[in-house]
Amino acid sequence: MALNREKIIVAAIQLAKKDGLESLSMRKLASKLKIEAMSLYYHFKNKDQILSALVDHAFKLIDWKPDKNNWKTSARDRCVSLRKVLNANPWAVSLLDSRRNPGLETLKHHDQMLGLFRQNGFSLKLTAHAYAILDSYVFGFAVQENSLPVSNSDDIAEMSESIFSDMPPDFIPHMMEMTMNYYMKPGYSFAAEFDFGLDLVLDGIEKEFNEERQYSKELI
Amino acid sequence: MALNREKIIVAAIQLAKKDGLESLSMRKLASKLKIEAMSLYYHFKNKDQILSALVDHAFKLIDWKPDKNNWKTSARDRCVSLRKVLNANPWAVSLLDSRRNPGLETLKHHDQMLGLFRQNGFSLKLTAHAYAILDSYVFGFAVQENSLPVSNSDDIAEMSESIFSDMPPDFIPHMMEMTMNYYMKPGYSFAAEFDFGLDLVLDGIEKEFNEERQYSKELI
DNA sequence: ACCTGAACACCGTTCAAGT
DNA sequence: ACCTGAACACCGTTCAAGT
Repeated sequence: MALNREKIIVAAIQLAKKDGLESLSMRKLASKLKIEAMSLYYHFKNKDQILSALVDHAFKLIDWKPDKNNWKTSARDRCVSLRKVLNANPWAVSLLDSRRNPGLETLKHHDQMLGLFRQNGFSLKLTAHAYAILDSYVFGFAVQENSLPVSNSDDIAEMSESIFSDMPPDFIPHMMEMTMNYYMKPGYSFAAEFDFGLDLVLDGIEKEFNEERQYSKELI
Repeated sequence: MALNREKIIVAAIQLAKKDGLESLSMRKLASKLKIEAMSLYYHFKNKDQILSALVDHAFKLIDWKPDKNNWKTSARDRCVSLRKVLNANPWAVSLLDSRRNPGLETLKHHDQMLGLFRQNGFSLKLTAHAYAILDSYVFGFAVQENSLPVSNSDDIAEMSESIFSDMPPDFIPHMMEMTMNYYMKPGYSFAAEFDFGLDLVLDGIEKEFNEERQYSKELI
């Protein structure tokens, strides 16, 4: 029954999920926990520490264990899982670019990802490359998915109507073409773009990896 | 001398650059402009509209004109330029995932990017793919670069010291290895990772493009 | 050890009022 | 048309005080 850090974090996530991160205040959080706002300061130094704990908690939500036997499949699974978490918890995306001190879960997660590459024979250099590009892609995709006003083709029709209506004709011809003849076609979903890009990136990394191995064999 | 939207935006950007987006308030912005906060509401409906205008202004900062004759070089230039802007204006990164209604500059920019691919013979489908993956990569990279506590190898040494010190030994072996033997080596900079990933993505897109062309030739 | 009341210095925003 | 004073409902945070 007693208040503790875990309970505070869980309540904070619920609030962030329901009303968005920007409406998460110490007072509202306290009220949800049926305590006074000042009590939170006994458990956390300040709001920023709560937000950092939230980010670290988000990493716990990633359903993934590295599989040493196939770096490509395993890295792929991890990216799919990460995106799923970022998509279900948009607040995490907004928080990620403001956190400075990674928590234990965050560090552990990154370590496992690095380990996956290293244990499969990636050089330090290529590990850094692979790591940076994969995370850039996944985070960036999540940012874009987040900022999309809408998701299905019906919604796109509705919102493009509102954009195009007060626009000089031919101001954005290619956007109009794409919208009319592609995005608005039934069945289109931006989410599906994710796999295409992910595989493209993974194939690129694999190619680099093979070249690296080839090169080291030639040295023998 | 009179106040107008342009002057407000310029002042807001200066403040955001100096003290960060989170400390940009209507009152501080007004004070910088030597007016009262309430005057801002004559020119903008609310703070959110100012933030949206800021994002649109950021797109104006991108130094790029599409070059129809070489989509790959031109797309590359645009991504480099975009990253440069996002790097010099971290506030823009944080804003991007919260804006719903793109402004005219934003739309124009995206239109030019789409046009670049279309005019070089990309299908609608591949244009959508290329567009999504490139922007995901660039934005994601910017997010990561933003959240990096530090940039050069000296700073990394200092801050990894503080992380590793209160950590169970061997909790993050691969991070330690990467940090000691790679990130901390003199001359390392995360920024340099950008080019590697960008070229990997562009090469992947080129490969898809060539396959698409090959396929359409076979149909003849 | 854990919680709170009162208080401070901030916010964004409305609205009626000034020129 | 353009700006503002006063006011409202919010913030995060401190600190001394309660149990």
